[in-house]
Amino acid sequence: MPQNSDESVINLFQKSNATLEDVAKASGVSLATASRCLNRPESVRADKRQRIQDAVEDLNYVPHGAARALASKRTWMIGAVLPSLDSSLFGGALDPFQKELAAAGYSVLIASSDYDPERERIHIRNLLESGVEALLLVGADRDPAVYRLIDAKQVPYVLSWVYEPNQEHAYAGFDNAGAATHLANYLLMLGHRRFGVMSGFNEGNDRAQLRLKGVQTALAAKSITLDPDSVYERKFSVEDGRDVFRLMMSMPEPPTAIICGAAPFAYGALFEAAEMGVAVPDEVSVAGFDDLWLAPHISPSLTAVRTPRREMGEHAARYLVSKLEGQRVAQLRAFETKLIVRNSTGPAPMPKKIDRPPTE
Amino acid sequence: MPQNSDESVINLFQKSNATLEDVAKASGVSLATASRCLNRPESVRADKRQRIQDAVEDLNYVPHGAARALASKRTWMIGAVLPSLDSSLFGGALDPFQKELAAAGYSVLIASSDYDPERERIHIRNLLESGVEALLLVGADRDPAVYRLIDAKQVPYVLSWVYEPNQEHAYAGFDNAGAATHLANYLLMLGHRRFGVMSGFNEGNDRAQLRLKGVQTALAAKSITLDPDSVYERKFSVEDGRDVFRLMMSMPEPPTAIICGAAPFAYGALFEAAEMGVAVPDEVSVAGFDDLWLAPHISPSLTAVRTPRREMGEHAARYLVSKLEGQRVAQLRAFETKLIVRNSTGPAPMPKKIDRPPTE
DNA sequence: CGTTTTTTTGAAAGCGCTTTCATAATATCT
DNA sequence: AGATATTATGAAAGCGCTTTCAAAAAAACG
Repeated sequence: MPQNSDESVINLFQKSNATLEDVAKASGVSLATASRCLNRPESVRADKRQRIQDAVEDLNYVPHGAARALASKRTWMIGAVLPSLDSSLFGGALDPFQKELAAAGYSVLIASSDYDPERERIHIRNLLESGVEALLLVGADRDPAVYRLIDAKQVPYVLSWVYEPNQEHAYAGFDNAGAATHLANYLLMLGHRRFGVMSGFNEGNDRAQLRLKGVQTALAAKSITLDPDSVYERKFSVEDGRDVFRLMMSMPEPPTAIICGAAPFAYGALFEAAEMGVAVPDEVSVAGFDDLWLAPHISPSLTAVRTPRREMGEHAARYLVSKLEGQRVAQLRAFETKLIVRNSTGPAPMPKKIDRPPTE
Repeated sequence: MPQNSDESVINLFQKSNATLEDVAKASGVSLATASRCLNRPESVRADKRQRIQDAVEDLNYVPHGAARALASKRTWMIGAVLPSLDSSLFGGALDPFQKELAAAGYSVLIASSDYDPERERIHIRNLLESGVEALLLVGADRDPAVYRLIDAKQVPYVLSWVYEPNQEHAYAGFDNAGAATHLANYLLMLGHRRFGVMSGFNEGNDRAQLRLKGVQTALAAKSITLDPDSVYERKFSVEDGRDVFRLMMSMPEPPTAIICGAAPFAYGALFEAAEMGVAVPDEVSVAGFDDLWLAPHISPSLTAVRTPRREMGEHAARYLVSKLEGQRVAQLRAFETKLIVRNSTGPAPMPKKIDRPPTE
């Protein structure tokens, strides 16, 4: 390895491999004092402080994170593993999460699990090895061994996107089932009795499970059972939303209301309806989850449950920070969802008597 | 700190503060051998390897990243600072970037700059302190001091979203100006002569600058100058797209074609057009950048330049990995953009003779 | 079998920083 | 001014790992 030891080389282009020891030497203090100067400047006398800071500048010194972490037992890193990075769905929580943490001096290590529990496990493990001091996860449903691993490392974590009133975990989420029930009740109130549900794949996705369950709860209260044939599990995509909408509408007795467990389904349904010439909401109502930016602009505008992405990200960050700083942490509550009623939902259509014998 | 030193405690709930030395002791080998066993298992004899691996399991051993990094001079971390994490725009590149890197054993530290150069600088510096081995950035236009800092640390980096044929930086991007020129030429070919442009804020955003320049180039070739009044700089949002569309259409001589420097503008324009009853493309054509998922579904479907987000993310990752592994790295080329023509653009409308004296 | 070559191993020296603990310097008080 | 209380400093001991280097063990050889 070629080593340029020409002392007169101009600073600007100097490799900055200076260590704190170099800084100490250059400013004529001990290593300990130099270290102190970086961490608690007020604890070192003004004249030396100046000399040290000058040396830092001169030598282009950049602290060595790993060394610092090893000695201080603080990495100032927090991990987040999300199902996907690609949509604005989780990004909407990640962005404030990161900002809040950055403000407190933490960096965030991310990974996307692609909705795959095994991949998530591996990422969590890697993050733990990297020394993250805390974790943000999505959902609660995972192999107990994963929680054991995290607990063994004594790493605080918060589960987003879900909420359960038990104290086993820290949640920064919302009540998926409740929100779904609320949405279904709204549709029931409009007179709907035949429902279709588009759900995400349930495996390893408790949010999807809970939403489905929430719908069933509401319907059960009216003694309506949800025919398994009218529940479709698909991966989240607009195309799947379109396909399923078409399938549903070609059933002998199509639903009068379609509940979409995620935004892409709802948009897909709306696009397909437009293309098929199905009137929304006159012939069929469509409602969804995740009130993304498009919802108010699309035509008809989409009735949807607003999920508190920003709140989850922010509060998760604050919770973890105060936990790490050893402050008393407020127990996290469920964040509120809100049903935003727009134009894609309306009263159930009158049964078409024309198609069938009037007596029946 | 209460310390449970009961040796008979069940493993499952044991804190895993075991160090490699503990593992070594438990399996009756030296620290060195234990270390080797983790890093190059084949270099240690099978029987000992088994004993060591068992001890790792038993003790719930998790390597200490910082210590490893300090000793080996490898952090296996790569940093990315993006203008925003919240949209699927940068997420669309980040996701494949992260996946590609994870496959090669790297973790990614992210930060969002919020389009603020100063904040970006700070994040870059923090990432460098954290010991990232490489960096992904967006755009090329930044204070030379930032590049000096990165170079001083000898950290390879790649600039995404832009491309310049010079060799000063590594690019994983595309030709913004060229794509804009292409788009403008297409509209010129359709007979358009009066243009409106919606641009992102140019400050610190070379992508926006280049796109604007690209449009101007195309128009200049036809001796059309772009009236400064018909260029609007806004932050990226659907609402701004709506506002600007309204402004443009209320000009005495509204443009017949509107070029949107980013997706939200175009959608905003389309929504507003629908609301105002302005026919697209009959009265005005609208074309945009960033062919996001919505483009084909919206009505009218959006003519847009597809930006190679996935390619950028993937190739940036591959480039950095091979650079770090010391392999010969292929010089990155510009990735292709593609103009996807849909229904939001059409021939320039005939001048309305009715409104004005026919002689003029 | 004794030798030479090859493969495995362990002792020990760091990696670059923080932090304790004792000492030196300075400030505060009779 | 001398005694005492504060504050600023430096020496040195790690933090948990990797990696060299030399020695030990095993394999291959004549």
